[in-house]
Amino acid sequence: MKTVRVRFAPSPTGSPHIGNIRTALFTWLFARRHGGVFILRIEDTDRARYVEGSVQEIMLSLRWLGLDWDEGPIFQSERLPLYRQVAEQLVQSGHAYRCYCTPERLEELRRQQEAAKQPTGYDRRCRYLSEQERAELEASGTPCVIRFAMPLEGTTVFQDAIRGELTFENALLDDFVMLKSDGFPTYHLASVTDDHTMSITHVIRGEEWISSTPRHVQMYRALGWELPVFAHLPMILGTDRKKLSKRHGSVQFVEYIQQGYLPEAMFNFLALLGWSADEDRDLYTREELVERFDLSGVLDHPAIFDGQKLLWMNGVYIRQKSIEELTQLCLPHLQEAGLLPSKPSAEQVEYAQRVIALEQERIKLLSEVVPLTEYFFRDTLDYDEKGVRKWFTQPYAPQMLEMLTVRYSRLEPFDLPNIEASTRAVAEELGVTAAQVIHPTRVAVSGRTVGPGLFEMIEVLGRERVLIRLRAAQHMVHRTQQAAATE
RNA sequence: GGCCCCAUCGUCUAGUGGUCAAGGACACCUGGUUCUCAGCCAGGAGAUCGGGGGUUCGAAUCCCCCUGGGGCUACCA
Repeated sequence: MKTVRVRFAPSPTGSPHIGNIRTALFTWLFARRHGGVFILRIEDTDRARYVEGSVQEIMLSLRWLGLDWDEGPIFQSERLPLYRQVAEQLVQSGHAYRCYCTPERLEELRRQQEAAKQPTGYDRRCRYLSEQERAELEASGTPCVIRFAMPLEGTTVFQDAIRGELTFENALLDDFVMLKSDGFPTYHLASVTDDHTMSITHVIRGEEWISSTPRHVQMYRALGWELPVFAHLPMILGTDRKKLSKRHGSVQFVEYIQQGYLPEAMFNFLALLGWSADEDRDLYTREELVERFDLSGVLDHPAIFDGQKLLWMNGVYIRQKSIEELTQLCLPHLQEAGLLPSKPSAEQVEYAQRVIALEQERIKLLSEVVPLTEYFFRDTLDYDEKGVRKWFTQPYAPQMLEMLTVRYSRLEPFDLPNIEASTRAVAEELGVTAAQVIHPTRVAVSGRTVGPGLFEMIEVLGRERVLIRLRAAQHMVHRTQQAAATE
C-alpha cells in the first residue's frame, strides 16, 4: 500500500479559527495513524486577501497543539510557473481556453441571470471563439483568464470517504477560471496541481469544498492524473447554528491560547468534535487518539461549537498537572497582571507555587489564576461587600480578631496544625461554632467569602501578612459596626 | 432561485432492523463529604430519535415526500 501523504492547506487570509485548526488536527491524526506524511501548504494565491502575519499565526497554532509537519511550509505563490504550465497544457489539449470577457460583462451577465431567475454562471462565450477572433483579441493585448472547459453533459461521480458516492450534473457546472488575469492560479488549479505533484493520497478538507470537487475530478481526468481519496469534514457552527465568524466571540484560535487553554485539552476536545470512537468516554491522550482515529469515525453532520465542555475538560487537565508544571504555566499570567515581576526571585516562584497549589482544583483556565489568587500578592484587599455585611457586623468580631492576633503572634511554628488548633480554640472560648470564626476570618485575611480552606490559606500567606490583615480588618470591623449603629 | 450536504437530550455524541419504552459526557437540579467555593461520590431531570408516508412480523436504523439547518453558486479560498 502507498504511503499516506496528506496536507493541511490554509489560506493566509486571517487568523485561523477553531474550524481551520480542527481540520489540521484531523489531517494530522490521519497521517500519524497511518504512519504517513503531513505537509503544510500555504495557499497564498489571492494577493488581495492576503493578511500579513497569518502564516505565523497558523504555524504558531499548529506547533502549540503539537501538530508537527514533515514537509513545508510550501508557498503556492512561489510555484506560479508550475500552475501556468499546467494551465497551458490544458489549453493545448483542448480542455481549457482563454477567456477575454471583462469583469463588467461578467457582472452584467450575472445580473441578468439573477433577474431572470436563471442559474448563474459563465455563458461560455469565449469557448466558441473562432480562430480569427481569438487571434485578434490576442493581438490587441486584451487581458485574459484561462477557463476550464467542463463537459457539457453527463455526470461527475466520485467517492467521498465520509459521505459515500456523490453525483453532480455536468451541465450545471460552469467553465470556472483556473488562471487569473494576474497570472495567479485560482484555488482549483493550484490545489489540484499541488495535490498531484506532491503525491497527496487523501484530500482532507472542509465540507465547503464538496461542490468544487466535481470540477477537480474533471481536471484530474483531463490531465490523466490519478484521483486521490476525497474526505470532506463536517463544518463547525457557532451556537446560533451559523458558520463560525467574528460574531461568535473568541473564534480566533490564538485567543484560546492566550486565555490559558491547555494544548492537551484543546487537542482532546477538538478530536471529539466531529469524530467519535465507539466508546463511552471523553478523555483521551494524544497517543490514544492517534491509535483510534480513522476517517470512518468522522461524522457527516455539522457540530455546534459550545465552549462549556472545553472549559470542563481544561479543568480536568489542569488538575492532572504536577504543581511544578502548573506553576510554570501560570507564571506568565501572574506577571502580565503585575502580581509578579518579570524576573521573579526563587522565593517568589516558591510562594506562587504554594498559592497555586491551593487553587489548582478551582482553575479551569490558566488566566483565571489572576482573579483567583490576586489577594495573595496584593497588599491591600478588596473586601467582598456581602461578606463584610454578614460577618464584620457580628458582635463577637472585634474580640475574635484580637484573640486571633494574639494567638497567631505566639504560634511556634506557624504551621497548619497549630493554626487550625488555635483558631478552633478561639471559637470555643467565644462560645461560637468554628464556622462562625472561620468565615469572618477568611474575609479578614483574603477579602473573600470563597476560596481555599482557611487554615491552608493562612499558612501560605504567612504570619506577617496575616497579622497585618487582621489589623486592617479590625479597623474595617470598627467602621462597619459604627456605621450600623448610627443608622 | 439552482445544485449539493445534513437532521438522536440545550450542547458533543453512542446507536448501521429486534438486546433501545434510546446509552455516555458537558451544562443543569438534589443529596453526601466540608469552614465557603471548587473537587470528589451518589442520585435526578432532560430526546415519543424534525414531521408525514411507506417497506418489514419488527425501524432511531432502509425508501419516498415535506420541513428545517448548512454549504456552494467570484478573475476568494
